[in-house]
Amino acid sequence: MITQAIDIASSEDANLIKLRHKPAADNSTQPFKPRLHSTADTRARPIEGSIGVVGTPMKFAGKAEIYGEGEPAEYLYQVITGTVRTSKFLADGRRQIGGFYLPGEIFGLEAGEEHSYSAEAIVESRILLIKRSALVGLAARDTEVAQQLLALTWLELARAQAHVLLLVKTAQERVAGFLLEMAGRIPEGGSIELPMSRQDIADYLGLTIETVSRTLTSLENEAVISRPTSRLVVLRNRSALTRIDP
Amino acid sequence: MITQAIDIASSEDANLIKLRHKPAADNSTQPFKPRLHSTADTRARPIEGSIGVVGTPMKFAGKAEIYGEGEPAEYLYQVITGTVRTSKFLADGRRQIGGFYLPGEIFGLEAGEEHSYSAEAIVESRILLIKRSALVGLAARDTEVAQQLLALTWLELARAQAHVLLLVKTAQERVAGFLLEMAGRIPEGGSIELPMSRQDIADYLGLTIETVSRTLTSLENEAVISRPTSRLVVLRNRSALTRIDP
DNA sequence: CGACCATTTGATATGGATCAAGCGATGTGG
DNA sequence: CCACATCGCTTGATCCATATCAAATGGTCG
Repeated sequence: MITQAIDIASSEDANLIKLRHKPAADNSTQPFKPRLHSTADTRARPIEGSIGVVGTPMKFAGKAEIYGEGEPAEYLYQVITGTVRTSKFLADGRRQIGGFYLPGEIFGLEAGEEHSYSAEAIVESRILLIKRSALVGLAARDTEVAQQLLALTWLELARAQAHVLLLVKTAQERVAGFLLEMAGRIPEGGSIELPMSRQDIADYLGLTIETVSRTLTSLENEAVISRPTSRLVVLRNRSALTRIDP
Repeated sequence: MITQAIDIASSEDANLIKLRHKPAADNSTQPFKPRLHSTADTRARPIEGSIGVVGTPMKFAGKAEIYGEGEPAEYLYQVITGTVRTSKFLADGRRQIGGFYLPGEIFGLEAGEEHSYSAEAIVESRILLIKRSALVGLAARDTEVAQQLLALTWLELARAQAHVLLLVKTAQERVAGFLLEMAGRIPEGGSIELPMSRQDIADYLGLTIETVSRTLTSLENEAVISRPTSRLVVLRNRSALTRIDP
């Protein structure tokens, strides 16, 4: 595990990150509010809000494995910079992407004692590691930690359920849903810089790269989006997207 | 909410049920072990293991709604007898089944303060209700309750992730996976009494009833299963099924 | 018995997969 | 600095798994 870390960064800004996780259907009632990325306020809190669990920041190269399927789940991870994908291979080689994790978001939560997905950095990423045992140990005594662990698991559950809903839709709807999902997590105006490849998107949506590509092209032709470059998507007509998504 | 309850049963055997939830990939390490149904030991514990939270047993007719999408999530539910499905309608009328819950299993766990799926009894069912507020209140003080709430949420997460994996497979694989999933939860030898309709199965698997039916027929032709009646499936060759599933 | 509903079976249509080729962008070696 | 291999993405042509439309069968209940 964690064999491909490039170097253990100095901990200068380990805590200078705020917690940001995918907003659930209704996050106004969560015990803590994910603060969305904004230009001001780069100061931020370590994982788990204000709990005094400090992690180790590590740097991973793009394509570097953070942990593998089947490995013991010893840590919880928070993306500081970069992007991470979790993935799983079926017996016949097909790959399923479980999710993408952007700066501020937390991954590595697992039901059991071992990871059922692997995690890889998509681009060079700085990741904060928190020992899981430290956390669950703490949770056994500190109910506030326990609450936050529960809240994180709920977010992950909401994410998985939303993923299920995506996968029963048509190709157009999946792609539109994906774009909206990403747009909601990168609240930079209407443009989305996609750090992942078409193959990653395809494996997340249960489609082929060709279908993803064609669908983006057709959305572009319908003036719903535009693509200055293949990795940069500009939302030209968000309501059309939500209309496609249902 | 709960407008269609037929009657509030007397609580004779409210506690005579053991906790049984879908085993996750590795449940041997869970804080508590779901005990599988066996002929002996019909005595059992109320929801949440041995925690002193007692619920109210209610009876629901088949097709009765237990709670609706968007309603406040005030309760947690444990199936005593019968079967429950959770479902959600997309804007255009398509229905997605979130999951099926068999005797002993718990549903109604939600990330937010309101249900994102509705729940209906598939057949006449007895359901144990536990006030959620009582539980989370308890969890704030009792770390053991908190642990078990967390464990339940993990199970639900594992369930949703398994569902995602099902949905990216072929029709044959989905149906095979569904049969294996049900077989693993009804440990009665090799035969599965399906309480749900083909439409329910189709909406769970993201297929049409015709495809489900045809797939079952072809499995029968290949001598992998047999169907004494349309709702009763006998597994004739489980390893062939696991080979299909990958 | 007849109406109704769930399921199966049949015929046809189609969305997305597959196979194949083209097209930049980026990098490499001569 | 250019020729050219490589890689990620797009576009085109064809195929196939599953959806759709339609009808037959079978079980259940009044």
